[in-house]
Amino acid sequence: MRNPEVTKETILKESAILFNTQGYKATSLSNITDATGLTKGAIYRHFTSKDVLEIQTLEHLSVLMNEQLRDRIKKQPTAGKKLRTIFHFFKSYISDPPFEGGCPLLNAAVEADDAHPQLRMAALAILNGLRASVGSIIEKGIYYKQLKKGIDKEMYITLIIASLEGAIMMSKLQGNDDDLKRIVKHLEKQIAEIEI
Amino acid sequence: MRNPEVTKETILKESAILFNTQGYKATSLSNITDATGLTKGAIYRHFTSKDVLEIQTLEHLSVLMNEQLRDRIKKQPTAGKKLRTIFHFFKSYISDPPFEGGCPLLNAAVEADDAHPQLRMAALAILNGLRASVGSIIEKGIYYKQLKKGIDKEMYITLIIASLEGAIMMSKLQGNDDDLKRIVKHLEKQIAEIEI
DNA sequence: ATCTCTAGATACCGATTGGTATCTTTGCTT
DNA sequence: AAGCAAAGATACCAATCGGTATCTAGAGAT
Repeated sequence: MRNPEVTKETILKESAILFNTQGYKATSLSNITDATGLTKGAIYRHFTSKDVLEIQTLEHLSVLMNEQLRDRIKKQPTAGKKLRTIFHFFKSYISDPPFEGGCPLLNAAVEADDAHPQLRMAALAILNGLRASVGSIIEKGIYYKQLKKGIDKEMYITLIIASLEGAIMMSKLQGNDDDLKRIVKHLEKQIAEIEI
Repeated sequence: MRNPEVTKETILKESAILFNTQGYKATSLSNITDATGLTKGAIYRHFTSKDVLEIQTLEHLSVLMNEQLRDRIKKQPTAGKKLRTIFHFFKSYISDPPFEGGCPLLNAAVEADDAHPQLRMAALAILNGLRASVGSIIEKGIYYKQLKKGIDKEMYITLIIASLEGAIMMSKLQGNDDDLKRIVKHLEKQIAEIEI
């Protein structure tokens, strides 16, 4: 019954749900003890402070996000299809959420200001990872002559991430995925224009 | 010296800064008493609860945002220029912030989930107001033959708001306005394509 | 000048916060 | 089967939370 690895995983999993839905600072340790059925003593054995738990939870969410995204992208043969897969992954945040509370990057980025520099750094790492993923797809797409060369790579990276994240915010607020659908449509049109 | 209206305005002004930078739930009443130099008794004379203060502060931010945006838009003669003014207003959130803490809509929308329904409704009202402003500019642009007719109005509304809000998130996290500049460039290109 | 009303200060409340010291129990090793 | 190290529970801590009852002082009306 007693398995420290399983316990730690349970804490991370439940904390991820709570932090991502309620916010990091707004979630108390008693929220986490309630959700896990554990006591504070158990949590503080695995994490030295709540701040550390917050950061490690965000990193845990980051790993999950990257795994899911990578798995789906790998299956697609061309740059265009890989990018479209990313669009629909973000659309699923509303229609069929991969984890509760919406996009961990957006949530952490907005909450983590200068007062929480470590959380902010963890969020920045997610953004840079996502940036690298999209950038790599575009580069390879150009190399394999699936995308036109000479395009503004950085611009497409920014456009894709910004519009999808913004649309998640709007769609969550509205309670439907109309805005996300429109953004995906626009992005697909943009990709179609640079596909060979 | 004693002026209840000025006091209330002071509370709203300081709360706006704190809520918009630190977050609503993460800001305590003692943060507000420290910032205003007032006591809790004074605050509770003007606002019945912290929740009410949060909502009224967001509405206060909404009014400020709308005023500033409206003033700038009014000065512009054509739909295209009005839209470009909106783009640069959002860009100023990073380069020359109209108020501390970034976009109140983005901040409130991300923090306000189902646990804070009233704050969420206030955020939704801001989004709908912004939507209406952009929509109105596009409609009038079509009417006065500054924009092509038959364009997908809702799509442009969504694209403009989503990509700007997403870019604010990215730029704040990165600590520069590179992403915002790219988005503004993309949006200006999109507008140029539908201008007559 | 004085009275009155209310803005705002003071002092308190119970509940909850993150955190820790200590104790008990469990699983592993031999 | 016994012993041990570590996992997790229990019980506590001071500080702070949102909120309130009461008191004081200042501004406007007469």
